[in-house]
Amino acid sequence: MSRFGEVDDQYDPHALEQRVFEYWDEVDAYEQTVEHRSDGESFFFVDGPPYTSGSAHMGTTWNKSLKDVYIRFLRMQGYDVTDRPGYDMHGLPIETKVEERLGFENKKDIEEFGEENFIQECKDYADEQLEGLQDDFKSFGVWMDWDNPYRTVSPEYMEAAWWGFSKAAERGLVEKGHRSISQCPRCETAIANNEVEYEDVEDPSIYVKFDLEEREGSVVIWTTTPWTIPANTFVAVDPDLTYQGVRAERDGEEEVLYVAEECVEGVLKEGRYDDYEIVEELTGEEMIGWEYEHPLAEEVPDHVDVDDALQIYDAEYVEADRTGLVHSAPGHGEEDFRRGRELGLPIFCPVAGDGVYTDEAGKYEDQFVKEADEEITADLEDNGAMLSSGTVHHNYGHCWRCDTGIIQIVTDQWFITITDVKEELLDNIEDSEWHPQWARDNRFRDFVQEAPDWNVSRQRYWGIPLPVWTPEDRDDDEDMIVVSEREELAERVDQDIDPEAVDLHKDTVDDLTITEGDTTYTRVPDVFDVWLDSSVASWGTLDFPSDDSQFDELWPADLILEAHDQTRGWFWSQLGMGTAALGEIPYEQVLMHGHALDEDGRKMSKSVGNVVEPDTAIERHGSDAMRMFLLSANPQGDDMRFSWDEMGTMENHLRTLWNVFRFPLPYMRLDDFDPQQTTLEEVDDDLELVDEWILARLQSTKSEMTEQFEAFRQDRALEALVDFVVEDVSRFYVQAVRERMWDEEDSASKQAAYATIYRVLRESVALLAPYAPFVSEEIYGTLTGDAEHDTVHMCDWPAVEEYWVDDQLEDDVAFLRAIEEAGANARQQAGRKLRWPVQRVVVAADDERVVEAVERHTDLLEDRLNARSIELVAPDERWGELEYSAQADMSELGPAFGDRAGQVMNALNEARIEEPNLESLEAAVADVLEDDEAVTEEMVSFVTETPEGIAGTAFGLNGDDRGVVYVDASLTDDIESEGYAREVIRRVQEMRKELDLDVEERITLELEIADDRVADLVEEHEGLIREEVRADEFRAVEDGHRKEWDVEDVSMTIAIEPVAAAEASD
RNA sequence: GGGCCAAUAGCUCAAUUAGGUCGAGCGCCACUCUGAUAAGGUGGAGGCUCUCGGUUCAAAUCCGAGUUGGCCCA
Repeated sequence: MSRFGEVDDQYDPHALEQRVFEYWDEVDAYEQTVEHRSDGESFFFVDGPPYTSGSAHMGTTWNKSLKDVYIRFLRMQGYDVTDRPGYDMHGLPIETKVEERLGFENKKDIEEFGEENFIQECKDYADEQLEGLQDDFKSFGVWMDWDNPYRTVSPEYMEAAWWGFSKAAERGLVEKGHRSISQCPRCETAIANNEVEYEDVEDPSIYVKFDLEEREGSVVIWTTTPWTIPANTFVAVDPDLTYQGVRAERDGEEEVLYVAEECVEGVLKEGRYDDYEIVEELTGEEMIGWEYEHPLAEEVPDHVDVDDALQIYDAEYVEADRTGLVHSAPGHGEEDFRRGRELGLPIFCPVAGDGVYTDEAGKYEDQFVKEADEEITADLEDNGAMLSSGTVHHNYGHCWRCDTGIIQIVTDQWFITITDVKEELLDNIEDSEWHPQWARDNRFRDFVQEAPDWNVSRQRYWGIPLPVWTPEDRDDDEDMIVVSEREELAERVDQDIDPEAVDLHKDTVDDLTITEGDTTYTRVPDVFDVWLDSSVASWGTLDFPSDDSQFDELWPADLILEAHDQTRGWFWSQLGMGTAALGEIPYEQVLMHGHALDEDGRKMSKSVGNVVEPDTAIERHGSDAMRMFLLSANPQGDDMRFSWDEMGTMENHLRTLWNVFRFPLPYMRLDDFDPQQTTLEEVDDDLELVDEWILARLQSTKSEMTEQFEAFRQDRALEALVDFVVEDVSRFYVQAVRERMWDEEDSASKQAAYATIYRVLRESVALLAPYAPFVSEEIYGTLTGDAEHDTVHMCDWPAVEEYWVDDQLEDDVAFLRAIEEAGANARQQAGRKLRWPVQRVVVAADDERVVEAVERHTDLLEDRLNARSIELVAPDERWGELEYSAQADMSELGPAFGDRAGQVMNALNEARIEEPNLESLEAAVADVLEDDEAVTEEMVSFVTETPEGIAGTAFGLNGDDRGVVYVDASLTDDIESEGYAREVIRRVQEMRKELDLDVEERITLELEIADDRVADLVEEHEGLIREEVRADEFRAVEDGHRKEWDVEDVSMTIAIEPVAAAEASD
């Protein structure tokens, strides 16, 4: 980019982004930037790997934008930042997608297709998705190491998981055991609790009577899963609850039923009993040990029938709901399982992994459990055990991927027993700093406290194989071998394999055996839960252990940054794995952001159709504007509501920046301005106040931004920058500096303005670069040419320069701007446009600061307010034409007047007095004061009130009133003369614009004013008009551009003709 | 059903981090200005601060209960 070269008239984000992409390519901008910081202090950022199914949505886009902004910021601060992106590529979601693609129904289809082929398909699918995601992320300018992402399917990464798991095993934290787990019967695998999605479904609702032994009657239980009745082992009660035995009558027959006292009415109504009487009342405690008959004893001959089974026990999970007694099957439910094991009861589960009854289920063998519900219900009916049967709507868990209803069964699974190191986990949390902090101390801590052992095994194909070998004749954890690295694998297995070449997926390791002594070990066929994959990312990112060159220096991560759903996901899995394997938390800082919601605050979801694709946003407003919008949201915990409006506003701000940047270029070019020669330091003596002011504002902006960035509030930093660019640079500085730049003569003042705006723009784009990398790049390139780095992203983060800091000046100008604003307001109240001069403007100052500011800038104020004179009323003086009122201070009134404070406040605010003193005021509010009460100085501040005929507006700073501006808008001939002349000028200018005339183009002007008085007044300013509109002469124009105007009810005819055109036609 | 978070103008958010008259940007409407501007300026409308209780002279703010939304768990 050539320095101060021509740039687009309009900010066109798409063309600009395209140019910048090409430019980055051309100069290897990313590679240079990384290289530039290679000697800097290391900063280890770890990317939470997105899952490779589907494309990037607004949430992922937000997440990556945040990562990008912080990485860029850290780089600018000098850090050598690790920026390796990652992808989570294993797991059931991909398997099910591939199954869908191939039209598979179940595992049998996969086995027939061949494991090896299926794994290849999964790999292809994941690779394909990865490419799509990479393209998405690149498209909005995220700079990470795209050529070298970590992929959880690579042998190096899988080895990292093996290593971590083996470390946990060394610490004795790996265990194989019976557990009740959620099983997807279609996928035929255990799934994690957080992979269970709850949906409202209709299920059976049955009340079953279990006949008591050695006692008349039965206990009643309720369940929605008739298929678990065959595995019933005990019934649970709450020992402290009151139960009743009732003799109930239906159709002339009587029976005794036991249920909780609170449930009696409900149960009898369910069973349509005609009448009942209470025959016994007792606590749950007293019922413990009662024995009952299994209601399907004949149908399921293998049912649990040991001595201690089929009895009533106490359990914590009982509530006085439905019947107050709970059917318990330790072979199914998680709580039942735990209690059953405590009680030493057998764990009976007659259901296989595919949800089909085994031969242990007797009559129901080979039936799918959900389909057996009907037959079981009928059998219970026939056995006289059914009290009532119906259906119920409730939430029931489904497989997150294939939507099949899950079942609870007990199977053999491999666990990392993190409950054994619970204290260590809780301690390790303390070693991490979270933003926001409550996320750690509330949510995360609670979750960790209650986390159960981690079931890491899945009976699937597309995952990291468990590196566990067990003796051929047994498959428990007693004599297991856990392999940790590929080298070790190659050394120990009986087969000949190349550790460099082994892929490590299931098909490549399933057949490997290990022989030690007389024992041959075979591999456990399971693969890891996919959450284990990403849990090792902190060392997987470094390719550790196969590459140990960086681990010692970098680990643990300095920062991770993800959405709040990862509290239960990656934040947790990393803590668990880090602690189990290394005894440490693998990250030091966490920035936890929220989710991207739609414009109504609802979750974006495909089914609702409220999803906004990042592509669409980029198309509408450009990547920079989209990023700025996303980055303007609070990144700490709160969800973000998407807003097209806000994004459009960001584009407008960028347009403003573009215009500010574009404005000085032609002049700088013309004057051969060289920022390397004409530095700020060089022109220091020629700087005007407004230059010093904008430089001072720049310093406070930098200071504020740095502070906010370091506190992980990039949104507030951006707000400060936008405010600076839009309010201070564009709306004030550029306005003030325009005439200096128009000056055709070279002047010290002009050079000073160049140097100032150059510095301001140069630093502003550096500050903007992390947010809007494209537009910043183009502006930077145009400003600096070959004089600096090839890319703005190599710049250092702009530091505050003490020399230019000037808080006092910032305050002064703030006053002036407040006065100007108030003056404009007063003008409008007086009905006098800015085009018409006013006789005088009176500034009544409340303090010396205001006086100083006005005295130093009287000319500026006169000019901005188009006033013939500025009068200043000092703080200790009063302007005779004023009245006063009082403004009450509630913090003083409250304690003094108690509940009457509000009333007193109103009276004070409404009072109008001529002298601003307490006596007058007390007299005015005497009505509401009681005898012994007085108004003190602390309670009120006096406020000036506008007199008739003159418009006044208060001005202030940060909500505090600091004075009043009065505009005297009375007319004189002199003012009218100038006013009308300016009206004419304005209209001629508009007509020039309509003809598209060049600024320098000379014209001939014809002017006809209907009103003689006005015509005379205008004539007085003919010279002014001539000069302003570049008119060579006043005379009749024949072919010119002619228009009728109505000016303040006076009609005028104006015609103009370019002189050149007139000459040509002559 | 439980935990955590949020709720302030049509929208996005502030309100000086242990109460003291609730403000800004965007959008909208009107007026205005225009020789950098798809700009700028001024004004206006728009608020039972989600609801109900409590503490206090005084609550957006503190406490309790609920409602709605989000996340997580069951």
